[in-house]
Amino acid sequence: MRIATYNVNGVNGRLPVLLRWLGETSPDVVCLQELKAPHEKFPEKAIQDAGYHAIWHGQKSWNGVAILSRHEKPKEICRALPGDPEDSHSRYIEATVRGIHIGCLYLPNGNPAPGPKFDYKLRWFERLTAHSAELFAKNVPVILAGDYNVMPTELDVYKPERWVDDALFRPEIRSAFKTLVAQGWTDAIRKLYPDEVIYTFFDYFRNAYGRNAGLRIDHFLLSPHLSKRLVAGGVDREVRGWEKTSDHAPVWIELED
DNA sequence: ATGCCGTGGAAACCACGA
Repeated sequence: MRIATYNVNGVNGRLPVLLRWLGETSPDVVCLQELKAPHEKFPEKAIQDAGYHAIWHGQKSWNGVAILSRHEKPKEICRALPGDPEDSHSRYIEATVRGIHIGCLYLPNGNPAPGPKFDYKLRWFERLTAHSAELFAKNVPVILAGDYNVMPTELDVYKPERWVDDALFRPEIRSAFKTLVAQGWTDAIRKLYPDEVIYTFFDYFRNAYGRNAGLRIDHFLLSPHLSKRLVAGGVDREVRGWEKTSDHAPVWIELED
């Protein structure tokens, strides 16, 4: 079973790229972030024609998350992270597919830091950590996939010294990620490639992709018995080189059936 | 060191992203 996560940076502007990638790689389940479309403008028909059922939580202009599945319609559990009814951003959707709980998340960017946006990021992270603890305690198969907007270690940044004060790499955020993982989750890509430089994001400018000046910020966290089923994973790096592409590349993992 | 690029929405610029 192949599960992918992809920050599309505008699901409609990116539709040709998304459909081509779906056609070429045929993931079973896909978590999408940054739809940048309200609910009614999600390209449901095109995605259905590509062979996928979908649930999504859109929002005008920004954010927006979706879960696609080839086999069955994802059974929605919730479409917001618990803990703040005032939070209006569409950044989380959770469903089960074939008995696996899949949380699709788009963690706030948090820049500029310090400031209110960074505070929001820290609070959002705390809510995620509280929710993940509840999921973990249920002892069910769980995947928390998406754009975490965190480089976990120096290995995950092309020039760490330039990012120390950035909201994606500040000590508080790396520490929050570490605390989350320490509940018992497995960072799937890091488990498969403990020492390799792997990036999932490349800025549009300064030829970041050509220079391999990237960041690893899109992650899969796996619950213990899914971690045992992990057999492969990687980044579809070449997609980042396509025309009219997102600044993120799709990331995928393969679980033994 | 830096939105130099890109998107969406409203308005012919702005907010936002990482």
